[in-house]
Amino acid sequence: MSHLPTATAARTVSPTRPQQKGQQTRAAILEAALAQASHMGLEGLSIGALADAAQMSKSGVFAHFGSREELQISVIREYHTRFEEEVFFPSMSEARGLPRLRSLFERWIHRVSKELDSGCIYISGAVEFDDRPGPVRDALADMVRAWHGALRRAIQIAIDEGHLRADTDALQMLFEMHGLILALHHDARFLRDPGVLDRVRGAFARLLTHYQPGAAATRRRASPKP
Amino acid sequence: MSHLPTATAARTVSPTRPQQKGQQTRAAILEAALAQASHMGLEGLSIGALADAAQMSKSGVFAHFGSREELQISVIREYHTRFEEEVFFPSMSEARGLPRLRSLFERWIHRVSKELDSGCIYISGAVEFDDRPGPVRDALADMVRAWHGALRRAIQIAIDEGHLRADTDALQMLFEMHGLILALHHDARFLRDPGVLDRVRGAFARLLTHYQPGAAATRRRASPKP
DNA sequence: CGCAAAATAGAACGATCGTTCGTTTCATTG
DNA sequence: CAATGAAACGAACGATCGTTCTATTTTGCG
Repeated sequence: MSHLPTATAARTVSPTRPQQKGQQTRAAILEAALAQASHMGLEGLSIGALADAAQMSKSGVFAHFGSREELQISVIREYHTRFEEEVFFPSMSEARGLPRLRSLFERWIHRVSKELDSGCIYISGAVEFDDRPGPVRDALADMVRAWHGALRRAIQIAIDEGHLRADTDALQMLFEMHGLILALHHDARFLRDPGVLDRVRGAFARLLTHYQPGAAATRRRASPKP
Repeated sequence: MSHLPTATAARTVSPTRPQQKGQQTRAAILEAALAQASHMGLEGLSIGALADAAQMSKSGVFAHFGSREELQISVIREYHTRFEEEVFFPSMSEARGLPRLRSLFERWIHRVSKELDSGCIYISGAVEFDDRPGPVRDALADMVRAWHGALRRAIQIAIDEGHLRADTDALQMLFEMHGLILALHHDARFLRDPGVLDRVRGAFARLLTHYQPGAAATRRRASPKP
């Protein structure tokens, strides 16, 4: 059972039974598909190219998924699982509140920027499918919303613990954190800017400073007397 | 002559001479191509689909560009021109410093978010070509860098005018502004979040507050005595 | 081992892709 | 009007795409 709401349900195979042959070649294909999708995007996934990478026939690869769309969705789910394992779960063992939030962000940074050779499917997929309705877009949006929901909850906990100002708008803070990650992804992968890691960490520190208790709230013009 | 460094050089046709037939159908094709690229991405540009949209033959369309790559680059240049006209030039008539910077950001917002039906090619292109070397990526990167350069200069002017703190790191501030735009694009176009305009404006206001003169600088731990 | 089921291969399909080529239509100018 | 060059067409190319179908091989189990 996963902690992110939309995480994949338990597989149909019993976990105790030794992995059947089909499942393990499916896993190998998925591994190659993940690499290919990271480089060329989900729309760049090609069954023919996958067959070459896995040293199989096209139809052999195809049979494991039934359609290209299902393959794309499987890749998204696989990415989601790994994202959970690398970013979400490890951070959950950190202390509630700010330590956990810091850990989530730092691991998020690592996921997005280490992938100078792979690329974040959440980000590239969002751009590819932003006006392409269908099951793939839906699956992707579910995963992204689940992740954002988890982040929002972590922020809320930090508020409740008194690590962030009580009047902090969690969705607003999430929006700004997300922006930093997107800018990191852009500058690191597209512009190949080497100084971007310092910049994103500096910006996050600034963000935390602003939302920390005791910091002055953003002044509102013509604020109504409470 | 354009104000953004990498803007297209003067066209080969004399501007006074009435537009030749070829040029004007080329413009019509480019119009359709811009729409198509905004929806499907630069990689989604298809000469066949373009021919249908322009009610021409494939080869007729093709002849105007010589290759698909040249078509993509032409689309990028056209988008750059329009971006200049809608965002950059109008803001240049605003007063130097903060007013101009505010105008740039607000028009940028408008460009990115009004396009609920079109989409920003700078952003989608950056994701599509972030590890696809070649002339298309180079052209795109040039345009993006030119725009970022213009923004950085606008920030620097605001610093020089005393509208922003003297110790403001222009590149850092640019990074954070860019992040806000990317988050706006993501949440508006992919997640279809209706509240995102308020959020991006609020975040920008917070950003300006932080960098305004008189605001406390971000505390540095173990700051060396000056 | 033997048998049934699962897994993979191989060939073929219709469609679409970018591109080439020869021809034809059109616009412009002498 | 006639001639010249540009512009658009239409057919065909080889390649690749996702998909379907039928064999063949491999696996797992009694």
